[in-house]
Amino acid sequence: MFEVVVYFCSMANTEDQFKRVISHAKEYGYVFQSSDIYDGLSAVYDYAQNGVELKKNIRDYWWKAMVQLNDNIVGIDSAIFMHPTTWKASGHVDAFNDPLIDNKDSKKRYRADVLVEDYCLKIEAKINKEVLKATKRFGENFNKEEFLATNQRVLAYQEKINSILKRLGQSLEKEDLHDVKQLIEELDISDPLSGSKNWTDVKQFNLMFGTKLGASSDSAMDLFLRPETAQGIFVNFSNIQKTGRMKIPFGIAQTGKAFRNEIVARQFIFRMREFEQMEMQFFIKPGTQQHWYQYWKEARMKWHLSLGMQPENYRFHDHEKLAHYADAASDIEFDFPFGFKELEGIHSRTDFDLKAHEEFSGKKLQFFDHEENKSYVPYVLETSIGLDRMFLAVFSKALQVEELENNTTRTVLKLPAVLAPTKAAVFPLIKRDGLPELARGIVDELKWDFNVIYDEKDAVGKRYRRQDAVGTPFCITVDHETLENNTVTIRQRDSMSQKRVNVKDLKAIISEEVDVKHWLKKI
RNA sequence: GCGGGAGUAGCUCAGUUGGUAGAGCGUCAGCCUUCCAAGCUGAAUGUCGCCAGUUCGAACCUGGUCUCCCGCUCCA
Repeated sequence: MFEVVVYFCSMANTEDQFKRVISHAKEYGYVFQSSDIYDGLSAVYDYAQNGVELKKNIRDYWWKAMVQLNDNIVGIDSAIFMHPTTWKASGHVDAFNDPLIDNKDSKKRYRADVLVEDYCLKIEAKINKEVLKATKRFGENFNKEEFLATNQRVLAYQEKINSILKRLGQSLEKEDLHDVKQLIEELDISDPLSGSKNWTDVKQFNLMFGTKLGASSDSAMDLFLRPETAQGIFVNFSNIQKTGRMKIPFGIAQTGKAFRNEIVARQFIFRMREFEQMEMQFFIKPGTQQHWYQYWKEARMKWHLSLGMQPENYRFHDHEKLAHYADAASDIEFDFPFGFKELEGIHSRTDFDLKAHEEFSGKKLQFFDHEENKSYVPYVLETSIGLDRMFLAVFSKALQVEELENNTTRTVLKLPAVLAPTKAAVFPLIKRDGLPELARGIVDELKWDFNVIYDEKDAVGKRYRRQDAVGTPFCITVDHETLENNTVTIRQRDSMSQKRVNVKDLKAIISEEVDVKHWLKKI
């Protein structure tokens, strides 16, 4: 019997670990680069035969936890194409448009509007300095309001800030990028790091993908591919609420593709231009957002922990700077091979989205509360997780190299059994004496309940290792004793331990380890 | 987008001063019949990322281009 003696993640070098993850993902049929035979397409990846199963299992695990187990959460599948006004209402048309400028000397890139705003902050600092000086001078008699309203120097500073921000706002509104550059030059703004004033022109980057609806170009309508799935939920809010007889608080969940034209898409499947989100918008009574914010933070963390990966792999990161719609926001970060990064976001979105859609559509998006006897626009608590990021989190943490007692190593993909693409492999110990037929019979029986495979090539030990590397939690071996008493050995991936069981018990034994029920019950 | 590094078999990589490619692992077939990869025999697999240029001749030199990794930047 072999036992695991030393257990290490081969984290000598995180970059090496990340490379190992990428090549393992390819070698074992999890993730390929898109259009590989044409040299690939930047930051686009395909999920292969095993990857598609893992991804599907993660999606199912989320869906069951969110929709099936919560009687007040329902699912939808909204279209990727949405009415263009959606994106005006959501703020994406404005906020997903960044004017960027590069410094030619330092090679750094900045948001042009942020550079100007930072410049204004510096002027504001001067005002504060004046206030401080005056406070010292006047002592207790100092009236700050009056000082701000009358001091000539302060007024001049404030006037300058106002005129700069006004001009910036107007130029951005008109998309007059030339004037933004002009402004930066006139203000003599230098690169905060290098001090250089050698700037490129300001370029506009739109993070939404544009496309056209309609076959003939003259009648076609400009559309965007959705940059988030959330808006598909908001625009369906009223229909779902009425037809589903939903009462607040209730949630709508959705998984689906979203598209962002990222300036830099990097780090394998962590940041892709086409990616899949799993989102849930929870509609609540205004004023209860703090409660639900805490509730969902905890609920979502428990979901992650239920998969059995170490708690130290996760942490919360509370946002200090909030997006335009939010009054509280936190990320669940995961320890990826390249460090802690956002895996899931929990945002208190207030009534920003529904109000905006009311305004732009002219339709009422409210809920009539019988207890309060009045209608209101619900507040929204959002949980949003990247499916591809979850895939990377699970996959990268599962990939381990173990040193065994006999001085050999084994590469094993310790995926949570509930997520593993293949649940069991069935082997005949040897390729004759009727053992292959028995093994195939077991496969034919188990395949109604699980993804199972058959393998008879090479020594049985080698077949075990092969399954370790793709993450199959169980190996079932048929031997000569099976002929006599219908028992087989079943071997566990992580412990490598075996026990002899009756063939008719296999289904129950595997179910116990792989069924979603047993995992989600741990929450 | 800028800067740095890289691209040779499915994976990891070697390839001498330029003379049209190899290894290990893996895969496949067979032998062996063995419960934890490495026993034997045999086999398949590459436009050396792509396109030009220099040269009698390019995996190697030059230019361009594509892709990947890292840093900067961004991240609803």
